[in-house]
Amino acid sequence: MAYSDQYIDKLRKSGLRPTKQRVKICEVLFDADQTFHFTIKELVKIIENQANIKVSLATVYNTVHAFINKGYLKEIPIKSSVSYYDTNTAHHHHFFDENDGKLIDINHSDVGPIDIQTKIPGKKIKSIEVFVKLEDQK
Amino acid sequence: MAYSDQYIDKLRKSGLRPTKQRVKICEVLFDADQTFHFTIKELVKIIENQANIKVSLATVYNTVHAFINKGYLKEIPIKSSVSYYDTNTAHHHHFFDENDGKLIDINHSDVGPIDIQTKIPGKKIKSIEVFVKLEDQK
DNA sequence: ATAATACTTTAGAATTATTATAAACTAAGG
DNA sequence: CCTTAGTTTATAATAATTCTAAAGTATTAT
Repeated sequence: MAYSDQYIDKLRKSGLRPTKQRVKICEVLFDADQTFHFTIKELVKIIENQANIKVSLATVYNTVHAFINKGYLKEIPIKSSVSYYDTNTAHHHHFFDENDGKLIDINHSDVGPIDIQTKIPGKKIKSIEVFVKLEDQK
Repeated sequence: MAYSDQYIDKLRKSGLRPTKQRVKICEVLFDADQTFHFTIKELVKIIENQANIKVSLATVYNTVHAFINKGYLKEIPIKSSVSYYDTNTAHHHHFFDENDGKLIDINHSDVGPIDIQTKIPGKKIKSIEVFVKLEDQK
């Protein structure tokens, strides 16, 4: 059980009470050896399959939002019908395969410097994200 | 009234019957001297304000989808709660001002070449879009 | 420990954007 | 005109997300 202590710490440090639901969701999201993308629906399914506790839909939404606020998750806007979330919060980019609707990370280091030759008065650039749409090679 | 003939042509050429609703929506979308971004809700409001005809919500949705299929509009995925559409169908990029939720076009020519140093086997790049998030300069 | 407090979870209702339905309408072609 | 196929429309249905308020649980002060 001790390995979940890291999540208890993480939660407590960010002012979130380490409830068993939240710790379980942390395990699902952050134990994976790879970062990944998911929808709420998918997350609920994963939790159902590997948890011995029941987590309500509202809690999953609440927790995902809380984690986004704390910077543990990022929302990825690709579709306008469902929200996609990303456990990779590092600055990075995405391939989007329109054929199967799949997202693939592109490391920040795999994209050359981006040169924006326009400015908006009074505003500065906060971040730059690149979306690369893919199609089948024929 | 003759100026709406261009839209009647446009519609007919793409296999869409030039109904008065569609022609009106064309006027709202394509008469503007600047391309612009909108949500369905906003479009409905514009139509209500400047049209002497009534267009049902369902028709607005249908028409916007038809226009997307024909390449007259593009969907811009920024938010996952509402769909944003763009009358600028040219290859271009966007600033997104998170403070006010406003989108601003960046011409394709104002962005230097983008160098993606990763490949996905069997796939080729269809398009590259850059999203630049802005924040207030202090 | 125990009690009081504040934060969480939860089921279900409410909301919102979008899509489906099927009846009434209308443009196009003979 | 008259028929046909495509459209519009009001309304119902769906789906994702948010809200609500009651019950539960972690934390803090006692």
